[in-house]
Amino acid sequence: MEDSREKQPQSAVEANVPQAVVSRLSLYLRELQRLVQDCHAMTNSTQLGALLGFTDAQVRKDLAYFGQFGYPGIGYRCEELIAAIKKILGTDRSWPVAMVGLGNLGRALLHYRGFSQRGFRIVAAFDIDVDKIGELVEGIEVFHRDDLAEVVAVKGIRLAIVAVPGAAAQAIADSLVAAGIEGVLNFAPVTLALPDHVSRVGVDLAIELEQLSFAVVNRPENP
Amino acid sequence: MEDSREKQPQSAVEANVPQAVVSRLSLYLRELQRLVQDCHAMTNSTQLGALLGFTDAQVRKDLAYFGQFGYPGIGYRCEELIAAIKKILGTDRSWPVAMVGLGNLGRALLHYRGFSQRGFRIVAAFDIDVDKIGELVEGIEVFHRDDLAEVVAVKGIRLAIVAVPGAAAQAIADSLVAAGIEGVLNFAPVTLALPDHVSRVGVDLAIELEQLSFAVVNRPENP
DNA sequence: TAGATTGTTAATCGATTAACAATC
DNA sequence: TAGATTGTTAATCGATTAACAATC
Repeated sequence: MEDSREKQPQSAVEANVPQAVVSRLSLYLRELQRLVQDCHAMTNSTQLGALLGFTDAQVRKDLAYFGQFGYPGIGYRCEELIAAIKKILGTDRSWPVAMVGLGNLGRALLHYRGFSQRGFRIVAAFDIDVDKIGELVEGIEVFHRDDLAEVVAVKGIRLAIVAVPGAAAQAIADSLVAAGIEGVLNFAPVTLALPDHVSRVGVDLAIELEQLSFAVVNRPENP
Repeated sequence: MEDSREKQPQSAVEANVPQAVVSRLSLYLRELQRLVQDCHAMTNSTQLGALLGFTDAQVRKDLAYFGQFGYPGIGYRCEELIAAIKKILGTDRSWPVAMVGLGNLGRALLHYRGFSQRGFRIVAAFDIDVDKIGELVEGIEVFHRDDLAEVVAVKGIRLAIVAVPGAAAQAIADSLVAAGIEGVLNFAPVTLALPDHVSRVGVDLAIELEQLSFAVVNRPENP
């Protein structure tokens, strides 16, 4: 499609896009990549929705926030839609990412293959344990937290993952903001205060389990 | 409060509670525990909301799904509200949990202190690597995946964490369902097909970073 | 052409916010 | 009592679904 109509300056968002739409976009991308792996060249809103438990209308409406990507009567070319969604999400490039905190979780995430496969590469790790400084983990150099601003600047890092204990998280976040970081993925079980110009995503692993126990305890017909 | 009116059979949910409400409940709980740590005995909907960026009305409405927990003119007793929310979420008890997959992520989660602090203890780990079987990690015994059903039954496990590669996840999920598991927290980057009577929560770490890159790329006044 | 599926508008549904009587 | 804050209803807002003309 890639129409050249008066719509909007590509990849800037015209209206305010609901957060839920962006989450689903990531899910569409994941399923599309799966479809391609399974040698599907085409798909359509009904199929894509069914894979994720959404209606066809929802799929089309979500995509309509960003432009026209399909072919009436035909559906969507998987590769084309993948490219379009990657562009929307900003993962048509590779993002250098900082990892802060090298406890169990931080180290595990450093090894996580799923990041590089989807456009993120961790290019520097930070800790306060002097024993770890200078070390190479998975080929990634470990710096002292005091060198955060410098390394962030030199390596052009814009996103950071926070995997430090809750008590240390806000102080780290402040340092990251001071270093010019633009987005923080926070695994510490606290609500980080960040200025408006810094984006924030929080993942609290215990909360995810709580959602599960709630669902199990309060399952319909299961008091 | 603990009123004894005709409302509902405690801890079963009267109406359908939106998923978003349950997520916020977990956030309220986290902030309340923080408040108690900071020696606050009381709070109110305005304060609790402000800590998380919600309106006071939202806090009160969310709680109203489950009963009456506050004191008009006064606010909420932190400890009392904590107990009430724990009961709603089902974390007023301790849940034995199974960990499936002992790659980097699985091992890291095994060590994660945040789980036990919030009512979940991992009591068994499963892998297919025979080298790991019988091993004790953090005092947790490692079993072969073939023994899943038996161990789940013996230990009364109802929740499982899936931390295996995407390609193996659905097969594991099927085994878990067959073993009688009631809820699955899935870290594999795939959409698991589960029967309706099994609850599912998915965390895709790469997707969380995608949400962040979207926010950074499409930030208002930042094309 | 007939059949299929998109993009989009209108209708529906659900969730958030505002307002306020009841309560302490 | 006056002031504060709840629980709850009504009003608003936003998101999802249905429907259909346009398109291939």
